[in-house]
Amino acid sequence: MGLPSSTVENYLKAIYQAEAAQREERRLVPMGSLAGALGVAPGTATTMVKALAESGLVAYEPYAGVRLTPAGRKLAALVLRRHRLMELFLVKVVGMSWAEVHDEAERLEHAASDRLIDRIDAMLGRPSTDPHGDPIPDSTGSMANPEYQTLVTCPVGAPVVLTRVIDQDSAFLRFLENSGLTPGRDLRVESRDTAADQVLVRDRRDRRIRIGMRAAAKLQVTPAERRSQ
Amino acid sequence: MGLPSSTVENYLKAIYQAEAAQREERRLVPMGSLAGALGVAPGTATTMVKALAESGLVAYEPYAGVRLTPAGRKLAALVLRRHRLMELFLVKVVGMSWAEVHDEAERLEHAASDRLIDRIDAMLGRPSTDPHGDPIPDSTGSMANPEYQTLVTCPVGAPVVLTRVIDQDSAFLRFLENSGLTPGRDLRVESRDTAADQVLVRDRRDRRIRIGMRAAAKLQVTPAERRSQ
DNA sequence: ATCAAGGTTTTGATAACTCAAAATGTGCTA
DNA sequence: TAGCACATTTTGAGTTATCAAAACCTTGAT
Repeated sequence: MGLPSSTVENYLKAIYQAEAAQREERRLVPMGSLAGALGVAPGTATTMVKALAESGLVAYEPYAGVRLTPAGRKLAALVLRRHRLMELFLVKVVGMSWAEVHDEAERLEHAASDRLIDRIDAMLGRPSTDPHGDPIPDSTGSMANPEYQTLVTCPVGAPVVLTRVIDQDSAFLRFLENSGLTPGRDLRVESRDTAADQVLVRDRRDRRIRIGMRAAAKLQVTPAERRSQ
Repeated sequence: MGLPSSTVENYLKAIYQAEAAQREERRLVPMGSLAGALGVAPGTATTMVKALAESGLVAYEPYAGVRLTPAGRKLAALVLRRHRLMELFLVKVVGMSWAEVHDEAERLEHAASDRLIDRIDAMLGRPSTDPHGDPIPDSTGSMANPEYQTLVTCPVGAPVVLTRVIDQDSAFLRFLENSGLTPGRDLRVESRDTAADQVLVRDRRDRRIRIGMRAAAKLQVTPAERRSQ
């Protein structure tokens, strides 16, 4: 078995991210959601996953779903590493905007050599997170996965730092940028109203920012005193 | 017909370069040399070229060879543009060496968006040549193709500037780098000896550099007084 | 003009990836 | 526990790109 094709890399990455998304450990990723994430027909995902299982990259249980093996998880983490370093590079060095780098990195991650990626890593000072606050795995494929809170779960009134944005949709990212909700910002939740589906946030200069619960849940924060990283 | 696949891009690029290599105009590129350049079996090239002809990108004459149409030539030039800008970017911005960027660019050229390429172009100040001195086509696909001389054809004794290196082999490039034969250098041919297959070159500090005719023919120069660019 | 030696094209297969739609399994509901 | 709704798998087929080897042109030399 030679290098994994970019299709294989994409399947592994999607499974990795689906596993991470469903917070409950040791649950399998159903074929339907995998197919949905990759934009392929369900039968296609089944076929492909059976092939991945042959190569020992995933464990497949018919009618139940799929899970990464350690080998698959490592490969997936290295794809994520390439993706995230590339995104950060495009923002920091090339000057592209936060909102437009995702698709670009999506293609470049399969073409960049380890050598290039390592140089980029060095240029950026071996960063630990990408522009969205997503952690960057190291070159062995291991990644710090910090426990977190979101604008929905953090204590009302407590000063927090926005550390991570869990959504790559570029319209959403543009909205965040315009509202000043980018990683690194100091914030404070003033109030939450479940009925109205509203979270009222104040920024450093006490400006009001209102967002819905759905959006607020995508914004991870850490307490402001001991800032991580 | 959607976007050209990277296979199609590679065929067009190879045909373009084969046409450029055989200095005689209006001659067809034979299938054998195309297949050789691409590292595929002859039959594969035939099949693929027939498909390209269907799409109007090349003119194919059975048993004679293939030639780019204007549409194919434009596409090929845009691939070359992506390749050359990417190489220059990797050298100038990422700090990779002259000798190692070719393969990297070979893969990245198919993954980079027009948007990224244009940003790189702007960052680099809309350069006219890449690190090897190869001219960079503009975004419409047109390229200045200056007449040239080489270390084999230029007048003996006349001061010249090395402007272009017609070979991407990384061992050769490393040799040139070690000998100080990189684009931009001021040189002078002291003597040529066809029998001995030797060209004796002096650099600015009058150091002797000896190379074979074959290698000398790959080094293009312009007269030193009115330096192009 | 003929033939041999080339290169070129055809043929038949294969691999990777995909889809639509039919067949099948699973689990919830009544 | 029977059956239905839904997800999953299977089937049959298509696309793109490739190879090895057989069949085929073209051409230059006799």
